[in-house]
Amino acid sequence: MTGQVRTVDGRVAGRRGQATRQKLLDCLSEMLNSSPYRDVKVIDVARKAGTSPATFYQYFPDVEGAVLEIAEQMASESSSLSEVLEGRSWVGKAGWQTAQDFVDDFLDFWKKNDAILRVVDLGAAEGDKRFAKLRLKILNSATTPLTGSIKELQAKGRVDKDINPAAVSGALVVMLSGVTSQLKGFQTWGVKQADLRPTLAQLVHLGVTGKKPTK
Amino acid sequence: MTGQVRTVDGRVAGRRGQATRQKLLDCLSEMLNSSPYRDVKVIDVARKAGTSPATFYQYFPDVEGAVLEIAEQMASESSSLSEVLEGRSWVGKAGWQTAQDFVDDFLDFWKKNDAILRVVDLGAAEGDKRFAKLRLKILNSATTPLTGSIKELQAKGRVDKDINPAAVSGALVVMLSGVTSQLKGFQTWGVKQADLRPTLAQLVHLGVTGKKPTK
DNA sequence: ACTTGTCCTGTCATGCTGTCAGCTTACCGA
DNA sequence: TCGGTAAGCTGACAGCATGACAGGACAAGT
Repeated sequence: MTGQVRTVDGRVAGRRGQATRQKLLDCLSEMLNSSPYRDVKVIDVARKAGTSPATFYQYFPDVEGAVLEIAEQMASESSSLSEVLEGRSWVGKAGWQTAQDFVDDFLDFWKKNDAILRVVDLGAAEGDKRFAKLRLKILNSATTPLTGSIKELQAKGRVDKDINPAAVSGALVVMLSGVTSQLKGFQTWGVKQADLRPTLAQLVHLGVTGKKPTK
Repeated sequence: MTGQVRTVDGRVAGRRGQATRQKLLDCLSEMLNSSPYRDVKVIDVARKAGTSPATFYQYFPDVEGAVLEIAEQMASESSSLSEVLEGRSWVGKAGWQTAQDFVDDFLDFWKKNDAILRVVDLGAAEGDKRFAKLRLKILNSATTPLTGSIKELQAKGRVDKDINPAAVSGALVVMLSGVTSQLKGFQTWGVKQADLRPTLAQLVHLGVTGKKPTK
């Protein structure tokens, strides 16, 4: 299904080839964690992987191409985000717990993949469709079930009909992702980590149900 | 106060020098709007400004340094954001209007300075303190008065004591900025621009007051 | 015209990019 | 066991960006 892994010049990658390819991706991943995206050079990645730039170009067209690859691997892991909300209630104390769990899962995922997501965000914001698509895929794992929850509540008459479920859940998810990538900023505002999660859960609950949670 | 504008090698820039310096900044600004940050090269900026790379390096240490300069100019314009909330009410219909105006102003500002803010965000997220400080300065124009509003409401007993005003306003502002830089994503979710603003205003109102607005 | 200090650019050493030809290595069938 | 074939890697190279410097052009005052 996945099609065979191929080199830039069309060869089929074997076991050894896939290993070096993966090593390059891992090294790139590390570099993104430690240095600014703008300063990540092919030659550094290659050196770190104990190989030569020419080898890098055998597997990827450029740095961007390799980043896309990493991001794709990550995107397939993001589906776990959608499971948290399955069959969960948004009413009463259970609702408050749902909001908290959702926020926790999302924040953990985002923090873990911090560096790549930063680059994906940038690419998407700059109008690159491949990055935008990928970003969407990731965010969808969160927004789709959220939107579903809101629609359900609307159907039961618990939420006003005039609100747009997709817009609300999109905004909430963007909020969570934004907060994660700028955690340090919040520290400067004197906001402690411990205060942040409940605050976000509160906002999510408010956004979804339109009501303050019962704690 | 601002100190004289100086070249990298310490000379004082005269009238002509400041003009070319500004021209370089303008051209860089344009380039950021049209091409990915990673691909912006000194040589292109210089060419576009009708000068040579050497001239660029006379005024700025590197591309990043020049971006910081642009961002600083923008940051001083951001103070206008704090004026919208002065003396505004968060109660009843007036409150709904306040939320809408706030969202409108913020979105307009963010959209206007889209490209630079993207880079500032990236720099801050990557841990560069200069960018983080700048970003804070800009966001503070929005969060400070928002936080103030929430504190006032708390003092009047209209908002629960156990919420953290700084955390809430920070999260809301991050939400607004995130939504703006990813507008295209929302279109893909089938959310129209016209739906987005009221949705965001609603969320801001909910976050600040804990109650649904009376429209 | 001369001096002074600002302003700009030609030039150069250095380093990264991206491509190619060609060498080495692993696998497989006879 | 022995080629044959395709995968895998790299040295070499041309092209371009970087960043530093020295020196020439220019404007303004004397």
